[in-house]
Amino acid sequence: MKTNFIQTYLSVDCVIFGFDDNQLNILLVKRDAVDGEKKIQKLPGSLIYNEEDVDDAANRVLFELTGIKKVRLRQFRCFASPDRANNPDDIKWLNKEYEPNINRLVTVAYLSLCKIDRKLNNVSKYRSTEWCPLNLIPEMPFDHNQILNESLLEIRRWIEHDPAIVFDLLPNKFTISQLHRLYEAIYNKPLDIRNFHKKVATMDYVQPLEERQTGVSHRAARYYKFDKIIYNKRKTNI
Amino acid sequence: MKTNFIQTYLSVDCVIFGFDDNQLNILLVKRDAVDGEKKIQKLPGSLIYNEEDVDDAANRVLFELTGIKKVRLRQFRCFASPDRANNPDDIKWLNKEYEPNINRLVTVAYLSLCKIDRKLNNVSKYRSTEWCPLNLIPEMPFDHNQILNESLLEIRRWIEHDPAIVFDLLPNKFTISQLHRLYEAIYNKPLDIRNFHKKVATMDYVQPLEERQTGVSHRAARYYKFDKIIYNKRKTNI
DNA sequence: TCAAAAGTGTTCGATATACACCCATGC
DNA sequence: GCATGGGTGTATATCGAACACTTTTGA
Repeated sequence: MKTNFIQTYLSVDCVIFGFDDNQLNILLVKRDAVDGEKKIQKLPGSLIYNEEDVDDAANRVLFELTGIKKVRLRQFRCFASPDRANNPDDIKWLNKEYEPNINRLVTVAYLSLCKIDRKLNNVSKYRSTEWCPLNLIPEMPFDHNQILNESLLEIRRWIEHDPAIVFDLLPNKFTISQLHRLYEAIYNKPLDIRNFHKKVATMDYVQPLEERQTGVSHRAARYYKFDKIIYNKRKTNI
Repeated sequence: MKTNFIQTYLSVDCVIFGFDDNQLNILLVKRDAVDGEKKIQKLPGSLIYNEEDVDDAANRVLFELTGIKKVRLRQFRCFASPDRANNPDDIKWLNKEYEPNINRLVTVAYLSLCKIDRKLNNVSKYRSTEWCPLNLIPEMPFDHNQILNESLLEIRRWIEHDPAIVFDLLPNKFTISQLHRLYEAIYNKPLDIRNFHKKVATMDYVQPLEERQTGVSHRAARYYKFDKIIYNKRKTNI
């Protein structure tokens, strides 16, 4: 039964969200130029190693970029179209970056969240890593634009199952207003601020602090923090 | 940058649900015995071909089993642990069924639904295909038991996004009672029958027929049908 | 007439939505 | 004192949960 079953290279690609107090951003890397090709931004990712699970590979990519060992991430889809790596520029880049004659490349897409003010590692293999606002996402190689679009749907599903993840996008101390803008950005629609306050009040794991904003030219907002312990107690009760 | 990136074989494995009016069943196939090994049941699946997307491979497996060309299916996770195919029996089987020296096998798991009274194709490569009730699932090779467990969580998520899928598990004409038992099986808990009638009444795409059961030794139940057109109109309104 | 399943309404609590004004602060 | 964003309450509609009896049919 020798048939044309195929061995493929397998990669992970990570859609890493950040929030800059106004909008969602995605962490993009520049891939090296090949020949006359322009440098181009793409999702960070990597081929998987010999003895590596895909989850581990995604963690490795995240660690290289952020220095965080145990980051929250979520696999959301495998992209395996035979012609997803058919663009000549993409083939050239694959040959240079990895090995020649990669005939096929299947990728497993991951979603992750990161505080945007976190200092990023400068990973030598990339020319630059930078946050790109969602509305300014460029054309990207392979099917990275499609991967990104699917990740936007996935992040909402993820929140429903684990509301705590949004706090990965905020500083440790945050105002209700920041949380409000974050929800509006994720759901891409305005949310009534009074109802939002009520909603937060029902989240006993969002705890008010005594501390308030300083130096703002308006009434100072109270800071809140996410209380992991209370949250985990709740979760086991569900 | 020649490193130990790996080429792997890639397979799809399908968790196909059926409903026998009392409980959920899974379609399992027997894989051929190798040497002294006993015949063993597993999820149907296949390696992917050279120019084949994973979705197409899953569709192919489904088509081979059921003869249905366009079946509803949902990718739900990629399983890629380096030691998922480390069991000696599994290695022997892989060598015989496919090619020798498959060093690594990554699988993409799919969920699908099928009317249980559908006549199944007898696919030559399997000794038998049969429905197995959920509570009688045997030990399966690879990580198929884990894949099955995750599919049970996934089917509920799927329903929330697309309530129509449950009708793939029922005959074209069905009673509220059948639908009720199906929901109870999927959520694995009793659902109040009066509330359930109300719930169904709000689904305008579940249409009552004039026809009723015959030959039953109790009050005959009305038949209902799923109206795809009405359902699709609703969906675009969301 | 009995057994077995079909079918039917009301109440209550929780949750989501809509909506407008005063407060604190820096300039 | 004014511009800016922070913070608050009420009324209504909707949804889910609890709960028991009558109807129809074949045996």
